[in-house]
Amino acid sequence: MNSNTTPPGRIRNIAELARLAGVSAGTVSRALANKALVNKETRERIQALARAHGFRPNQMARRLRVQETRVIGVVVPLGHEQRQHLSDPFFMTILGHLADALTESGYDIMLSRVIPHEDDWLERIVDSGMLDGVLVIGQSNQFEALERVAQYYRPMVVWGSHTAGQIHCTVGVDNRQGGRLAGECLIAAGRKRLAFLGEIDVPELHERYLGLCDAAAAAGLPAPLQLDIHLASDTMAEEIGGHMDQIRALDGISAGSDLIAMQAVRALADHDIAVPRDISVVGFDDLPLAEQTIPRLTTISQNIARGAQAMVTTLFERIAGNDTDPVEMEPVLIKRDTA
Amino acid sequence: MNSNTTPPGRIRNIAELARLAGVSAGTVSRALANKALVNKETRERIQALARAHGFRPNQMARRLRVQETRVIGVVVPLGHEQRQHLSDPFFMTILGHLADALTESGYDIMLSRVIPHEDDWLERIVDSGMLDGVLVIGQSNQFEALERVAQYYRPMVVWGSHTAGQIHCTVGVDNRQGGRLAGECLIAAGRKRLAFLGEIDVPELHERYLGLCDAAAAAGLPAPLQLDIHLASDTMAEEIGGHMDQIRALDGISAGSDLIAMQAVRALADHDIAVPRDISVVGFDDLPLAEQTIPRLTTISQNIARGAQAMVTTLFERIAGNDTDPVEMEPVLIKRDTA
DNA sequence: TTGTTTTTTGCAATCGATTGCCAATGAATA
DNA sequence: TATTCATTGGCAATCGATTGCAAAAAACAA
Repeated sequence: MNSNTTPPGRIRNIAELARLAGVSAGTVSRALANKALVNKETRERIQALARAHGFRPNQMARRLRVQETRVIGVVVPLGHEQRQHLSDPFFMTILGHLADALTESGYDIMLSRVIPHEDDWLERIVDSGMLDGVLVIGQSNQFEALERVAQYYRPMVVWGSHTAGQIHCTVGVDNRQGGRLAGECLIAAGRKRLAFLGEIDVPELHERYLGLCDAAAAAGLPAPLQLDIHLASDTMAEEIGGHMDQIRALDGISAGSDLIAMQAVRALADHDIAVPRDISVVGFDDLPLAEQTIPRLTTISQNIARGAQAMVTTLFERIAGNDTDPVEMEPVLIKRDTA
Repeated sequence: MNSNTTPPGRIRNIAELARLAGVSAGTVSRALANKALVNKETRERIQALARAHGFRPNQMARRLRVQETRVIGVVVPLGHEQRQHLSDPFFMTILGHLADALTESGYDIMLSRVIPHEDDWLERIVDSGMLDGVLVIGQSNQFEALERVAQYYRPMVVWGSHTAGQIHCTVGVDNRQGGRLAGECLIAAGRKRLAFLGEIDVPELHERYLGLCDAAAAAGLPAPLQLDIHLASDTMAEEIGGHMDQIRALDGISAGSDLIAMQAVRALADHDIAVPRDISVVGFDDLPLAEQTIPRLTTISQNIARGAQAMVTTLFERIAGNDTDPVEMEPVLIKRDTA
């Protein structure tokens, strides 16, 4: 009959529930938060009523009020390679570990895959007011943006490499050292005609290439060849095929990533070049799938699980207002069957 | 001198910017939204001011007000297998495609990996007021919860199978038909001693096993063996090793997933059993990595990319208030090298 | 100059929950 | 009976942006 008594449908907010319970909204709020400030009986009565009506307070309103969201942004900037999708195994692997770690700490995850058209893409994310902190997976070619934002926004941790004087806090692996390990492994296997597969305008890959050069130089070998292979997995196979003439002349390949290495091994197999008999191949990343290939991939381990854990721990430190040092993990050679 | 003129730091909200611009908050809001209602000059002046101070309106407040979040929840329920982490390749692959599709439509993604301790876990998510819609990846053993919520919450789409009379809307593949295809492929290769690798208390896998049985029966073969292999990837290898005696007696394996198939091929290789010479293996899922293994995996394609696209399209329909039919895609045999 | 129309802006309510502060209630003590 | 103190719960401000409505300002016509 009259408009607002015992509404037929669901309870929409705390005020309606308050009316139903015959108390004020404030009391309901405190009751649902289980505060001792409200009488035990009233409290339980209100909680039962909420349960009965399937009422759950609106998180958006709560978060606006308490200025804490319990949401961490996980951002994948795809500046260098617009065709590289989120389905890329490396992103997915690290994201999986981040998700596990954050969920266990009671945080939700807001996932953004960003192609930086506007140069304030990162400001937009950190200033959205929706996030307690931000994890960036990979520096891409967005070093500038990261530095700019890091000057005023503290709760941010980036997967990538650290250079002297850099403001934004990173967790990552010593890529140059990793490249060196890969080179040394190939050289120890008696390989002399080396090449690096991967585009070197991505900072991480560039470092890996330089490490390979270090190893070659130390062994008195000429500078290794470098062949551009883009990280977009759908075209990778063709690109490798296109380089096959040059690849035939090699006996050792250091790949920019496990994915490139796997594709290379496949392409070589298609051309009846056996790995590691004719050519040795070393990957990079040590994705879970690296040990499931046949032959199993020799690779440089980034220890992604530990890296993800370190990112989360570091981020929480920064959210708490503490300063943190960048984390640089030592890469490890995982010797399997391809080199 | 006086408290609030030209604050030294950043602009925190629309009111401060309004004071700075000498207009009211409402005008600033309209100006930033580029509404024609406010004079072009004032509008541009305010926009410039906002840019200069790096001001961006708080999304939490905006979303609370307009009652639209532009966030879709992607939920992974792990009821049947608590050890199965998000880093599982199947989840990651479908998540990647969902992320691509949703991002392109301007939606953010809230990722939740849920171990359903409380039985109102799904209500908590959909009633949080933070989401415009929810995508659930896999029914796990949570059929009840999905049905219960689907009765009142419409913008939800689930990856999984549809049975008659079911309320919640699903997108998925005909798992039984897929199992049948796998069986027929093995039988066509002359295999007669078949087995299914995977635990059959997960509904999807159970269907696949039944399909395999269908194929065996149709060919006059005895019912295939079924061996439990859990989906947690870290123990999978051992489990397969433990079954090795039984596996030796086989000549055809239908695996519950590509991951199981890959591990099986690896384990067989370690025991000098060649695939497909001695045993044929068929996977399920057609993950991207299935074609990168050596030998490349013969498998049943779920066409995850198309499935993800269908989930998103269906969800948008439901958000718009329209009714939708469940989508059941035909599985396709992808014949590669292992069978 | 006055009246009418159009443009531009401000005011204040709203979204939904939280919380500091105060008032009412009742019990205990003097 | 008067006073003190502890409980308990309500009031209203707050978080920050949006938007309907009305008022002010400007433009135009008579």
